[in-house]
Amino acid sequence: MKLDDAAAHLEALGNPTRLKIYRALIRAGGAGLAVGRLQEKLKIAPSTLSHHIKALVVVGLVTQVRDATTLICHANYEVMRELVGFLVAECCTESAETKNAKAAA
Amino acid sequence: MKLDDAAAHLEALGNPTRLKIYRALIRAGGAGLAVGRLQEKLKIAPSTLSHHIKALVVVGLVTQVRDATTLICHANYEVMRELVGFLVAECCTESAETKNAKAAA
DNA sequence: ACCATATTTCTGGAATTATCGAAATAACGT
DNA sequence: ACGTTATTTCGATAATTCCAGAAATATGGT
Repeated sequence: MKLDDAAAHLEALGNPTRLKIYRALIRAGGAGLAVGRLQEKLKIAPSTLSHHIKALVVVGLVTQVRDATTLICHANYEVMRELVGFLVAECCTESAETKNAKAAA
Repeated sequence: MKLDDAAAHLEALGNPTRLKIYRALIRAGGAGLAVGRLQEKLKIAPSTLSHHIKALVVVGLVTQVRDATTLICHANYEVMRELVGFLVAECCTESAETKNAKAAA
């Protein structure tokens, strides 16, 4: 994953409302959760919710499948795993530091 | 880590410039990197850089230590580890899903 | 075709963020 | 105290984000 993509994903998750949406979808598991269920659960205006969901869909963290009149949202585990992978590899553990120190030595 | 804190951390990292700053500090390792070195490396106006660094410091992702006239910035590994821990536990692996399913059963 | 439900798009305003140059501050050496 | 280097704060502007009400669209049932 490239840095700019990682930043886009982090920005999408970097809003309490969107992070709650995403967490709710994770907790919903494979069955996903309809937009309407999310709306009941999180108590935010439908238009606002729609915008936030869209922001998550655009970066690929969430996917949607239509079931008749309702849209089921699913968390995309793979994208999140890639993001965490980026953070761990480039921005988290001291392995980056160690590697750098070794390269300098 | 609470959700709002996690969101604040994610937002801080969710900007390409700030993510580059943070990554540079990780790569610098334990020695850290002076603000001036970051400025040379990233080629952004000192005032802009100062603002971005401050955003990272406020959420605890970066710490600063003064060395005479220069300020050395350090990445705070522990905070990043907490953030990744939150993501993995609550927002990443399907363990959250499984746990939820078990609780519901 | 019409109605009902679910969701999105449009619109607009308030608040926040990004950016930079210029001036101010901090800390040191002399 | 003065000058130098390093960094931040101030001030201003452009761009973006957040929020929600109203209208529009999508889908299915009758």
